Amino acid sequence: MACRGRPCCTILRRFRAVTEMTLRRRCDGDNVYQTLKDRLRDALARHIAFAYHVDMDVTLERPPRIEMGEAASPLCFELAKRLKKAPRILAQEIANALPEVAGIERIEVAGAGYLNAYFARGAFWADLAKEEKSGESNPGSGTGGGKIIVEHTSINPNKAAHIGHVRNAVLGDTLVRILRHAGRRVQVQNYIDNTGVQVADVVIGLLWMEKRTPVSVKMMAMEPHFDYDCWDIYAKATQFFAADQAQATKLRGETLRAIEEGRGEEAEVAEVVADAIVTFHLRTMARLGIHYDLLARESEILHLKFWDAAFEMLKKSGAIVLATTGKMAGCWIMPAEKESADVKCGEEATETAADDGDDEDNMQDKIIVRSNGTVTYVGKDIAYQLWKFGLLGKDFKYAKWKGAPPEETVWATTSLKSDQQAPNFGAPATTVYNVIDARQAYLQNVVAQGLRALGHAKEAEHSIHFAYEIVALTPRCAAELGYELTEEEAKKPYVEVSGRRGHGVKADDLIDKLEAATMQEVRERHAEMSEAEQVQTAHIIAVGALRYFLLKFTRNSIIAFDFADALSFEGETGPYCQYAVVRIRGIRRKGLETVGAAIGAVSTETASALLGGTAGNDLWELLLLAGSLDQAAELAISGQEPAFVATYAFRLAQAFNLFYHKFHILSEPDEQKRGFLLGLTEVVERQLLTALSLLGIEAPEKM
RNA sequence: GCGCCUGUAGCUCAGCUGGAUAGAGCGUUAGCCUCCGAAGCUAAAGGUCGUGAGUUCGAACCUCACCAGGCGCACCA
Repeated sequence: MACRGRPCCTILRRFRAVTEMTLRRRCDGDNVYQTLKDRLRDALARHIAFAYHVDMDVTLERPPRIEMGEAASPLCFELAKRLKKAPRILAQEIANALPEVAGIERIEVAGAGYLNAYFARGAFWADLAKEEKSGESNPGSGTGGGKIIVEHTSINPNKAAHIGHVRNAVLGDTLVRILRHAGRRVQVQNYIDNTGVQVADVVIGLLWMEKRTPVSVKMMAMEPHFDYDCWDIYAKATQFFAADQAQATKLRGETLRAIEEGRGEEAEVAEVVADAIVTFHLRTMARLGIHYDLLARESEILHLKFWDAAFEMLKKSGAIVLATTGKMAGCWIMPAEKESADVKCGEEATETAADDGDDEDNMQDKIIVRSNGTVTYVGKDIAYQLWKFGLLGKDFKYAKWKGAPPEETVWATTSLKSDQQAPNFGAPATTVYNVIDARQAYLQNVVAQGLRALGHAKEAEHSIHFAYEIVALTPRCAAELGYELTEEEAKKPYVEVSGRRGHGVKADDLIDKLEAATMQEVRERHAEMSEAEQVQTAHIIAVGALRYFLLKFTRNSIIAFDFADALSFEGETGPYCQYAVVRIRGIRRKGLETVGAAIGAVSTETASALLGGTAGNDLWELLLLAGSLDQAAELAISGQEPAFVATYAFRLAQAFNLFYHKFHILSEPDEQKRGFLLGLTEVVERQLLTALSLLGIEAPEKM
């Protein structure tokens, strides 16, 4: 009896975990494909442990062609190595001896030893169609697992949002939608750096360069293009500073300090600017269907002594030290993490050697508190991260944000008195996603290092830098916008936007342009629509085009933005996916008129017959894909890649279009078959709409 | 100098964490609207997966070296 020792216990424990996971998944939605895969994996693992006493991770994949089944495992190759038997023989043994798995029709051996599983197509149909009738969908506010915080957008409140900010917000918002779909409890936060250098620069631009009074700034802030005005002022201010660095340092220092301490005209103007710009940002993002639960403001981190608390913790633990010599003298710094820290054993051997020669200028150390006593962004972010995980022992006060978009409640932190109705934002999170661009990886590491130094290694691990690459411009696009490029820049595949030079595509300009382009198309195609309908339709298509465009790239791909691409509505685009839905709706409208289109109940037998064999492959592939939505969503979460859902939506739309051209649904003479085709169309519509909703994209009735 | 990322079709990108014949969109070429909407569909052409070694039953994917590009290493964020 080999099955007695410790390994076996491990195996059993693992099964229990796997089974529980499978059960949990089974309850939470329309994941037919996922469920079958889990069952198969479970059955194979059990069988192998039982028959061969081997504990193995069972990998499952999609075979290259549908004739080879719906799920396949190459596990026999691995098993063959361990048992020193031929893989094909093992595969045959397993295929013969594996107990029946619900929903799986048969298992065959293929190639050099693959195990190919064939799903019971009729049953798959019945499962998917049944869910449709019950109308059960995933609850938006799941209870599964602990609280998750997604922080995204977090734009400096000193100028209008640009295309790069939109990528951040769209990625974050999509992540939130996918997590919620999967039943996770998610809170959305938008960090407002209202006491930072960028706001200070605009304040200096207004007060010092333009000689404005606080009253005139207040008037200005009420103008509809204040965010655009600030865009220009910021560009001018940075140019001015570049010309006179000494003055810049002095002015910035003074202004920053005044803002932090909340005194004088500087603080007054900073508040006016930041509050107004945040409201502009909220409005811009609302156009794209992006909303927030909480605006976490940096001013409160200071005023409510969050930083002071964190500062004490950091000092006490020795995570930060006061530099007394070198050019960082007078600063509190976090020393660079020693690489050898993760070498667990035998470290003493290396310890004796003198580190290096140039330790006097502590290059790798990160300044947390400047010599003038002000705190850097990293310091404030450490305090903020500690609060997110409930480790600070303090909480914000909360009030409704006055500048929230219409019919929307947005909460914000405040130093004044707290609104009793405010949700419990201070409840500790178990996982935090910080959607921040890839260039800030170093700073995010320093923040994580701070958490670890305070003994919160687990939280540091669950604080995920959801990094993404920048949105740049193609040289052609930059030229179109009238930017002067150096010869070197013109040769590159893309040109980075620059707030300093005032270069960039403003979010609202882009949305306006997209809406104008879609409006023109809608007018041409649908003269019968009312103006309001046309506007609404154009808006939905424009948002679909933009969000899809930003989501189809994986996170670490640099997007070289070009109006030609973003304004394209053909091929792999949002409108393509929306068009598939519109076609389905067209069929339904027409069907109601002509056939009476009673979808009625399609028996499993009928479905099975239509889906079976080579003749049914086309229909089956569409159905299978429609049933794989949650598989795509789970993959997007585990792989931290919202693009997977975008790809899924496109592939489903594509598969539907193929089906649409092959089968004439309404003119199908066989009533049973017509009912089935209509039913299949309904399933596809539901799944496609859900997939698009995860991307924050709606589908219009007509387009 | 140190650290991170990237190199796949003419262009822009996928490639399910090591599996079966490497995919899509755009562009090009040739077709499809008396037929549920052509923002659509069909077909063709297009690849030494940066280079070289290694790991193994099996590599675009893992390891190492090199080549090319990008980003980061501020008392900015």
